[in-house]
Amino acid sequence: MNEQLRAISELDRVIHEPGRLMIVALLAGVKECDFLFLLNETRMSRGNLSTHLTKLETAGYVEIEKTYRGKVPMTLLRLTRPGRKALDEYRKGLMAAF
Amino acid sequence: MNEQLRAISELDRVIHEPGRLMIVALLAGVKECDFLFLLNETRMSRGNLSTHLTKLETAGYVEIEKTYRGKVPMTLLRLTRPGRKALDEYRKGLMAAF
DNA sequence: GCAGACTAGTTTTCTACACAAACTAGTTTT
DNA sequence: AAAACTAGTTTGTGTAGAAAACTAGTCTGC
Repeated sequence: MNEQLRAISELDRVIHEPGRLMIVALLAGVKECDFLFLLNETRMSRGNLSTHLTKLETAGYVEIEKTYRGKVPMTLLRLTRPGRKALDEYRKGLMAAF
Repeated sequence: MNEQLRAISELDRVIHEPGRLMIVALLAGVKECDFLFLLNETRMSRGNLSTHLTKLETAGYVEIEKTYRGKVPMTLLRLTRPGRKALDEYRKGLMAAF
């Protein structure tokens, strides 16, 4: 079996999902942002964004900090070091495949 | 919203699934092959390979020809022109994103 | 000062799909 | 002629993604 193909079948599914790939790619560029920023950039529904973020958190790829902007709740997101690494690996896998 | 991200959310899900991406990438390189060749190259289960192929056929991306090698059934697979195009578009979308 | 609208998300529900196990139709072997 | 093998397909099931419904709290108009 061909090496390029093996790379495809070994892609990280957590990152591979387009919704989450968008999130992770965005976070990789900004080092921190809030929920509403992601909501606006990705055009996902709130529920969707929330569950994808929870999944990324569970995977250890994203840190979720709940805080306030004045009296209004605000959720801050950051890519963790493992998250960064997972994205890099994913990129490498893709590039190897194509 | 950022253009690169839009490209990610618009990736063709039929192609995006790793199992099918492997199949399509392989078919793009050989122009015709049989079921067993794909089975061997991808290391998928037979059932899995079969359903992915049916899905690709339904999408119009792959042609399935059922024939015989002597008395033994043989299934030939080919990427269709739309299939080729879909793969190219998919590649473009990915490259735009990274 | 409280009723209703709004904000910022979370939880629940529903649908679809990937995967594997079981099955089928026919062939070869012993 | 039974058993084992080939080349797949169909069926069943658990998981996951998307949408809808819900929650907790804040702001605004009357």
